Amino acid sequence: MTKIRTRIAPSPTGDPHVGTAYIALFNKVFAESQGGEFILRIEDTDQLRSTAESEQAILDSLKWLGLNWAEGPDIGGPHAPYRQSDRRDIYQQHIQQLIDNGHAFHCFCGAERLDEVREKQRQAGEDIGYDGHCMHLSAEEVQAKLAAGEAHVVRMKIPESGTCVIKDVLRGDVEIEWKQIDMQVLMKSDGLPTYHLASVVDDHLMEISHIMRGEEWISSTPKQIALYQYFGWQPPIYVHLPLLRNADKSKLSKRKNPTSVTYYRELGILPEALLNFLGMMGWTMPNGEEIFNLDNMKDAFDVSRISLGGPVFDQEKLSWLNGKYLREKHTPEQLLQRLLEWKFNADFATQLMPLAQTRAETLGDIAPLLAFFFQGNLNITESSFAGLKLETEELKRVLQLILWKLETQRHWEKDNIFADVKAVAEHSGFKLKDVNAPLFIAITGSSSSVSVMDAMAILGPDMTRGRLRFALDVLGGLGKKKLKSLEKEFQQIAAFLD
RNA sequence: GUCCCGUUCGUCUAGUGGCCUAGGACACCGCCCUUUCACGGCGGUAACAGGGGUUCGAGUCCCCUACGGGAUGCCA
Repeated sequence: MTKIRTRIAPSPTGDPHVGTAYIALFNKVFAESQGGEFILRIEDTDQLRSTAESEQAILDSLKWLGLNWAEGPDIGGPHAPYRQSDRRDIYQQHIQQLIDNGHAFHCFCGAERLDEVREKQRQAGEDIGYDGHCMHLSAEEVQAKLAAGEAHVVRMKIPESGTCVIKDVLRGDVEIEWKQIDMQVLMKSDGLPTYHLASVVDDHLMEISHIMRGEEWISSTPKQIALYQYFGWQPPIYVHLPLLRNADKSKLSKRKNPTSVTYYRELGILPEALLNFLGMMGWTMPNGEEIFNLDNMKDAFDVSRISLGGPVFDQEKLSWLNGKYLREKHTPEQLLQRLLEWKFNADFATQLMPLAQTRAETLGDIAPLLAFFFQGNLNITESSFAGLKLETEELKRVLQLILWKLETQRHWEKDNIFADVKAVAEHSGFKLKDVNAPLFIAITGSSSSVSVMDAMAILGPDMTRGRLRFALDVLGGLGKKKLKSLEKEFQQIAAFLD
């Protein structure tokens, strides 16, 4: 039985990332086309990145796309089980086993010493990694330090010579010399396992046979292979997929592209179109058909048809594809149904009524006033921002700072959004009023509209950020250099903005 | 810096040594349809990163170079 499992790395703000959906799609299709199961786990041993809500948002977005998963056999679903105390014991036991067998060791080195070592290695042009300092401590020394309660981690040992061969289904044998591999920390000083240890243990217990993940993992695969060897377990078969890219070919990032599945939903992209589009990234149907669904893909799936060049996520083609679904896969009645399910419903409109009520003289005024809630990208140009108090450069600066600030906002409520905007205005030395004006245009498309704070709260984080990003683009964007210096500034003032 | 992965139209890709004068799709341009705009139909511009091999024959196999990406954490 083929059991394929995908691992999801939640982003700090909990965005359900399209890259995650992409990997999940291929895992599901690959596994189920062979009669196996697609198992989903969120690995977040760091515990800082995700919250229960952000994990749920990821699961919801995958469900929305129709990427349902099978429940894991004995580990209890996709939610990070390392938070359960009984799971922690399992990792502890495995770590202890490695220590007893001489495959891992206690390390008492502090951050300062490690930084120093790395800096020296960098300057000498050597391979960068842990120098094995604590590996040579005697058993007595280790016991003494442990008894004294010294802070410590557990690191894995790495073979001293030779080559690790990763058998990748798509790339053949990838050879990496062991001396390139660092002595990975397996247990942090807080007693929690790191991803590498936790995932290997979990995968083994869940009888995972294949791991299909992004190619950014290739270079750390030897660590995992070594762990499988140390435990005497059969390593899984690896499939490393290409990474989705921005237009400039860098790894798809929200700084350069809307990356959240939720954003595309808000935009009015149909789940089946988004799924179809993701399926076109690095893969084609053998008959060349571009319109296909999950079942078509499963029936025709052949893993070797995956192409390795990192595909650029092209929103234009996604829009075209979505239009094709709208036109060709729906009767007018069905289209109406989709619209009703999307935003043309009382639930959504109820939130809008208080905003429009004071500003409308006829019922006919209301729809135009609220149209921007239903729009994707606004019809704005650089001239839309003309006549404001702030000059273009200041405008861009302020909008960018607001965008960054809002990217860190985890509790998307009107009051918090207002506080963020106000904080940025104060630290930029502008009046709130002058900052508000361009915000109006960026979010609502007009200089006179309903309350922009309410609008942002209702539009939600993804659409709000998307519009701010779009406004920045419209204004010509910030240059690379300016962006960098502004980012520095943002980091410096970030603490004061709270 | 070091290691790893990759490279066919601007973008997504077909191509697994002869069927390639390199095919399709998006975008773009033109024409047709049409009271407008779209949709649709027809057509057009546009690519094998460069250099060496191997072979009767290379987009396809090998090597080098270039470029792009990724990794180099007590993140995942």
